[in-house]
Amino acid sequence: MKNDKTNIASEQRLEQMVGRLKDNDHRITPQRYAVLKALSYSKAHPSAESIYEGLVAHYPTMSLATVYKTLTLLKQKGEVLELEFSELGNRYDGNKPYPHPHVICTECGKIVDPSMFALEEITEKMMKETGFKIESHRLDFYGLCGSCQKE
Amino acid sequence: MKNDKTNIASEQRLEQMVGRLKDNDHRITPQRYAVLKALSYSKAHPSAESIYEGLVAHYPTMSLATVYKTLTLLKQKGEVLELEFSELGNRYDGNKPYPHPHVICTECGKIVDPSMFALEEITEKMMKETGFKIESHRLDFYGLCGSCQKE
DNA sequence: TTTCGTGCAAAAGCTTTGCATTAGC
DNA sequence: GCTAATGCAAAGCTTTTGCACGAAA
Repeated sequence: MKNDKTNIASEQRLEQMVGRLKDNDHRITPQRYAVLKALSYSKAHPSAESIYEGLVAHYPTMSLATVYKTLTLLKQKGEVLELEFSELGNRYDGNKPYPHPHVICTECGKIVDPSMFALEEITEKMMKETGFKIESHRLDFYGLCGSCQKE
Repeated sequence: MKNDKTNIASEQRLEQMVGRLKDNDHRITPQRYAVLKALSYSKAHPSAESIYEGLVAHYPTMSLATVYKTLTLLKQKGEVLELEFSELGNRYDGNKPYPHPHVICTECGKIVDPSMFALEEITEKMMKETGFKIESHRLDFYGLCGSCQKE
């Protein structure tokens, strides 16, 4: 725990997620609460596996399937952002479950959230801010194409 | 084949890839040539599976493993861009093997290359240009973090 | 002729699913 | 008590790999 500001924000995010699940008549089990807590307190954009690894010591009954099922539920509710990677494995952000830029280390898989926002110039700023040596980027827009909108 | 301009560009891209592989002492087999041709002529950002499906009729000896091995080779040479998706499956762009924005249909998986480039304003332009109803985006920067640069 | 490439089949990861058991509410 | 959630194990997918055979240069 780095400081009070971090804890307060994480705690608030946790309670927000708990409240939203309760409002939708979902049960708050110890396992589910533990996953929510891991997601709201972590800034590392953890994988399902690493969430499981971090919890199984304290919650011996925890299973990887439960982590995945909780993540699926949170995705449906829009309470977690899934970053798809085939090589690195999918990563999850429960703090900011909305699209935002990421800076990703292609060697260790570290994922950092930069604080600002252009593109050619942005890359330069990203490097300064994060200390990364940026070599590539990915900019995707998701939505429905013309024909799919009609269906 | 839509028009001459398209064919000429695709043909040039094909010959470029062939030349670069030859220059690196890689053999041009019928199977490999077929994959290169599929990649250079396709604007659909095909999956490995769809490349295979499109070729197996004409090249009965073609295997999915060969498609994957060719894609791996091209990735190493920087001759194809891999778009990672866990849900949709990975997609490949052999025409523009460098980072560029994509507009992706979350329903049918169609991937389109928009012609221009900002972000809040860009989203609006993307929608007008492509006819997509854009609901989300993804902007990632890839590179080495501080500690990995030192190693 | 000498490697390199192919392709089958098996393996490897990650994620999902079926189902009996457990436990929120 | 009613249902939803858990968790084991099995299945599912995409991608990779081992290895013997075949073919490019």
